[in-house]
Amino acid sequence: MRHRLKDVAERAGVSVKTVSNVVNGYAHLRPETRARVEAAIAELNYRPNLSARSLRTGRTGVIALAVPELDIPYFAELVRHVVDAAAAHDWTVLIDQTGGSPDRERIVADGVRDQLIDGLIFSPLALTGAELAKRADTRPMVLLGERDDHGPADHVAVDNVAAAREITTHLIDSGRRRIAAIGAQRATSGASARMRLRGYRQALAAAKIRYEPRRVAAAAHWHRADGAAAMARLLDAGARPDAVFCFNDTLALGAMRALHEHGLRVPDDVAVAGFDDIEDGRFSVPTLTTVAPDKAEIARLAVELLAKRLAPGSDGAPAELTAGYRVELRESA
Amino acid sequence: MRHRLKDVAERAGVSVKTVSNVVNGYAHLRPETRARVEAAIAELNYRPNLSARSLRTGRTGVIALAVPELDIPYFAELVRHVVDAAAAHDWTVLIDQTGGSPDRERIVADGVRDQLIDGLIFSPLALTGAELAKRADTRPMVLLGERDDHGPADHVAVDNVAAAREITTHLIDSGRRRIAAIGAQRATSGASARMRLRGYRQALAAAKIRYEPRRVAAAAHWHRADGAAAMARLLDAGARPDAVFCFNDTLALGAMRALHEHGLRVPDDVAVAGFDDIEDGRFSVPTLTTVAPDKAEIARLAVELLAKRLAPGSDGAPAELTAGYRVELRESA
DNA sequence: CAGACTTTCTACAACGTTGCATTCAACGTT
DNA sequence: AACGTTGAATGCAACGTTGTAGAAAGTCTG
Repeated sequence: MRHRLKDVAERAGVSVKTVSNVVNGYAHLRPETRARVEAAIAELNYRPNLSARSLRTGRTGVIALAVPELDIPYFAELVRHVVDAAAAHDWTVLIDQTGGSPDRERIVADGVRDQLIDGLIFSPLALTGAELAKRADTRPMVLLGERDDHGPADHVAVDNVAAAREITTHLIDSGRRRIAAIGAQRATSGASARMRLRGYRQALAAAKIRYEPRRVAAAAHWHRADGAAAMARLLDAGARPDAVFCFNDTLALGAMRALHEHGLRVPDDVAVAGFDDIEDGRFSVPTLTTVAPDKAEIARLAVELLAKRLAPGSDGAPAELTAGYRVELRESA
Repeated sequence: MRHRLKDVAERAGVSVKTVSNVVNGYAHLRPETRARVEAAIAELNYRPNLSARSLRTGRTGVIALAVPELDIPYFAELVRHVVDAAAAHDWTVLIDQTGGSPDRERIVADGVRDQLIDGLIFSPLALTGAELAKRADTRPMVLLGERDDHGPADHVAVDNVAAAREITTHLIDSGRRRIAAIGAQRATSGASARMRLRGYRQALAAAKIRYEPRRVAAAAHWHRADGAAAMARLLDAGARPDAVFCFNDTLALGAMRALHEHGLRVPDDVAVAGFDDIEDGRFSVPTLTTVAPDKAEIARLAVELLAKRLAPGSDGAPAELTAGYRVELRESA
């Protein structure tokens, strides 16, 4: 049995509006009235009808988070942090998976659920800034992840070039010279790949090591299987690397698997470094040296940007915020 | 600029209700009227206000899925399948993380969001059937995962006892005799742990191998770290196992890590088997032998049960459905 | 050709909530 | 004593949708 404001009002002997005021924490209420209403609410186990409230206020209390895939550990971990950060604003998070497909991403940006959500946190893979700019939805959007174009919306990222440079430099400092890279992408959409590749090249250049394109392997997706396949290709092509920087951790785990199958030891024969600091890398054999983006900070910043846009009288240019990272040295490099 | 039925109606020169009828696919409409309305809808890019619709109909088109943790790969993969299965019913999925804590689980069962969702798919860790029975929410609920009590709600699970027995038997058949188990739980809530332990003991009994409690290690949580710690305890206590059945894959990955640190080879010195068939296990070194529950089937059955409950005139006793599984033999055992 | 039925469309009320305007009483100021 | 201010509570309308009832026009039945 579901109760309404009216039922509570009758039980407490006050008007409907007074109950509403109690529920919403209105200031000017006699303590005694408030107590009586609260008692009635408790007795009836009253809970506001969120549909009616949204209809009236235009707010739903729900934000959407759209990521490529939930079973990519990095995104699963990110989701967790966003849910936690949103809870601080009393928001519920609705999760969308785009699979990284342009069609699904366009649908998300155009707001399939624009009537259901107050705002969107979006980690696009395929869509470019230009496409995102002409989206039909009017709700605020915060973008996550690397973009080389300064987009039309608020944006949170880590400094990928610096992070990639730093971890590649670590490989160089530990004596490696034939350093491969796995995860390059040609698509216009592969901003993360481009920035991490740039950092890798900067590190090589700084150490006066010649950049060799044949040591760079592409990976259309960044799953374990792609990492394993790319590593196998590098080895079979005779690239003979003594280290490999993988553009994310799942690629790195796949690469380590392929190295193992080729009878090579990590890190003795080939050092391996990743990016993302997913949980798996802390327990793999060997444990994985990686860049650890501050996922909690990314989530917090994104949610706060959204809150700012939703606050009355918000406007101004899109914000570009940078979250921190650490290089985690473990066994693999 | 957001448009309403009224705007479309004015543009098409019909009543508001006629537009509503077009949107909802009402049968008795002149094709020409329908076309005119559809044109107006397209021109204005009209989209129904879901809050108003829910207020009117009592349905939101959103179902909730509550799992312990998203960054446990098994649940991340399950979420993906549930989202896919729900899409077939035009449902949006809202995801809740309980962390396995009784308080959070009670809140979920009692329906924090009961006004926002049509139904709930719930994978509880802590709550017992009795507690779930007296929940305050009135929306239909489908339970996932193992329970030894036949609960108060529809329920989907795989036959854990049989699966555990089968994979343990595989360890025995490959010549192992000192078979340890990792993941036991004393809490009344640990139904999965109890059923997997039962299957393990049945397999030992069938092979006339004595059950040795000192070869069974508890794990409060089923993370990699717990698996590593439990394995280390077994080894340090001199249990000298030649195989270990871990009650899930993350425990197994942690256990393999600990074996590695103790200088033991998998599977040569110790065979390792897991449960869940998470992606990581297909690329670990060595790859992980495991029980692969049919996650897609679990998700599909759960969503269909919910659909059945939401259909008009549904009633009857809770359903108990069983999803299939396979034993995946890989390198670790 | 009267009556019943069907097709197509419409008017109205309601779903439960909150913003706004208002009332009434108590209090403080001149 | 008259006036303005503040506190506490209320009444009404509106948010955008759909179910119900029904009107108007056309079609079928005997």
